[in-house]
Amino acid sequence: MGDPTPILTALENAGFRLTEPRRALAELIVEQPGHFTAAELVAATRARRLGVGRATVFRTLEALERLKIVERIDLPSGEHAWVGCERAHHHHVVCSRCGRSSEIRDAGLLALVRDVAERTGYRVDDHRLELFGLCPACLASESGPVRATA
Amino acid sequence: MGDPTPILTALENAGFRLTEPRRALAELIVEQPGHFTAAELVAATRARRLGVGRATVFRTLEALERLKIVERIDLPSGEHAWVGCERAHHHHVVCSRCGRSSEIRDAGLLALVRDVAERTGYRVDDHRLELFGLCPACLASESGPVRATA
DNA sequence: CGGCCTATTGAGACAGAGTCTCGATATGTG
DNA sequence: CACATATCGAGACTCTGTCTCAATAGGCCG
Repeated sequence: MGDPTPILTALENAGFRLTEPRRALAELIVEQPGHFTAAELVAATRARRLGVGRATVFRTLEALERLKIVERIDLPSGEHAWVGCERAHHHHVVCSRCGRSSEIRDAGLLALVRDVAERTGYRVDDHRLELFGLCPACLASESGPVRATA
Repeated sequence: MGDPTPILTALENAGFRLTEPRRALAELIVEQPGHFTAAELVAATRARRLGVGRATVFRTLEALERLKIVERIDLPSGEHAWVGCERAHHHHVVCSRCGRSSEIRDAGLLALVRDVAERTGYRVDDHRLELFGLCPACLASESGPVRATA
């Protein structure tokens, strides 16, 4: 489905060693269609009998987050999840049903941030924007039975 | 500093009983200058020797969230925190230093959401926006020693 | 005012996330 | 090939949040 090579290259360039557990995790991550939790990754390594410890999964995710290969998002449920992503600053729309996510560019958000800064007097250093809803596919398969989510 | 009465009234109107623990928590909450974590609330009840159990704190926060008296936000650190808020839909700018927060109205966010929906084909049902930075006060007290945060 | 029904409580067990330590091991370099 | 060390796995540990259950207190009704 995906190619783990870019992840491994990025790790190597950043001075990390290319170890067996990291290769395994890179492959699992590119296979994820949407967002995934740390627990899911751990379960995946167990299912394939790769001997990857829980701590290693967390450590690797942390490294990948620092390299901006993966981004942590907060689901409405309160869970923490991760999505693979490109290296630019951006945000995600996450499908509440299938978990798939799409990146979105800063469509006007920058202006909004500036506006808020002006009106409140805050110096805004960081922001977090996440959108939730239904992706086109899930939307289509739902066409008949309409169900309001928000 | 704040008046807990509106909270209590809202609880009562929603059919909740006005119990001693709830009164105590309402007071503590209106005293919070900015966001606060569940753990901090628990610590506060202990500090004042109010006999409020941990479970009760969580249960009360949950009830208040449903009544939109309080809103849960996700700090960049990954912690969950809460802020008291008015009843309209809105977002917050949170000061990374003192924790104070200001509400912001949906300045252009709605348009942004619509734009994203159009471009990605998603039906966007829910969103979450949080801004982090320094409030005017902390900004002023920092004027000398400049420190980049992001 | 007193009693009753039941929502609510506190204590503590429990489940899960994430961190940390430590001795063992694998990696890339020289 | 050998070495210095980054990384590993196991498991202890901490912290958050949930749940159960017997005890209690709130508020309504007579």
